[in-house]
Amino acid sequence: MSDFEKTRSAGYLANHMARLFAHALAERIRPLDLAPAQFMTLLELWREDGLTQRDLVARLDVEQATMANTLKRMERDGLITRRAHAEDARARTIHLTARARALQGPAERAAQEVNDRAMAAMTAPERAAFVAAMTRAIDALKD
Amino acid sequence: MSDFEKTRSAGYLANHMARLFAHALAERIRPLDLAPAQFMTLLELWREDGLTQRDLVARLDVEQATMANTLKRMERDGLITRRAHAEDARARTIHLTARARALQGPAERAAQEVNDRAMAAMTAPERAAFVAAMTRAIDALKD
DNA sequence: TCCTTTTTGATAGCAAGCTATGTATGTGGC
DNA sequence: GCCACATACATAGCTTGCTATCAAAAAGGA
Repeated sequence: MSDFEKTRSAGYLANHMARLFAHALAERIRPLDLAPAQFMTLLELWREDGLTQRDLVARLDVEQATMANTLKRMERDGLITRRAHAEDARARTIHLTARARALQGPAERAAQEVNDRAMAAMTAPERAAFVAAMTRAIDALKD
Repeated sequence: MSDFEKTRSAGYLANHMARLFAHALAERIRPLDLAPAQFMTLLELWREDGLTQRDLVARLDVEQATMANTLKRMERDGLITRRAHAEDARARTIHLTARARALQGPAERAAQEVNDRAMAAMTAPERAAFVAAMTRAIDALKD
């Protein structure tokens, strides 16, 4: 009938690839008692501590409700604490615990391993083109 | 500290891109009362009706439990019916309803639109390279 | 034949994404 | 100053992914 072929559909491949990336990362950071979305959030907080939920939503491009739930789990797991915001009573600033700070090295190494493995068969220019293409697709799909 | 930069991390970009693809597709197929994982499953059943859950798990590379839940929702939504397997009493064959068959055209067009939009700024060779790179990453990450 | 192992599927429980909605606080116009 | 609107966050409920575990049936070996 139709010639829609999933193995040639960018969207299908993106979904499959993302699941494999997430699985590979999850496997490697599980010993650190870390989950992928928590790692993604930590990436921002390692860069700058004391952000608000709103800041994280903007930087990671997830919905506010998604971030609220991720932060709740991170607080439960002793990765972050929250303090009243100095100027805005609605907001709370988010701060890393010592445990979360200690995870930066091992977690970033794990992520780098996964990236390297995924692109092991590519040359440096191919890797650059791959990353550039994903960035362009992201821009094109972002409303 | 570290120079791990999310906008240059293949894994981070893959996750972000897949979320945008899924969101764009979900938006377009929502009028059809279809969700992305259901569409993915229908792609296989449009190609060949009467598959078992096991077949779908192999072809779509998701966990058996994930497929079991997706099929349960599809049955609930009137997209599939299940019949006793002729030779294996453990298995059931999965069959499309008339409604599911009628959705093939519009759903595949919606997916094609999303793919085209994502790659609108790419030349044909760039698109081919992008798809090839994702395929290679998938192969490299698949155990 | 019988017993062990493999296979097929269901279910429980969790993470992480989403939409929709509610609550409380901040802000700006009048 | 007040009221309407905007903003920050929480919560409910859904889909889709996962692991772990269980039951039932099939397959195969002794």
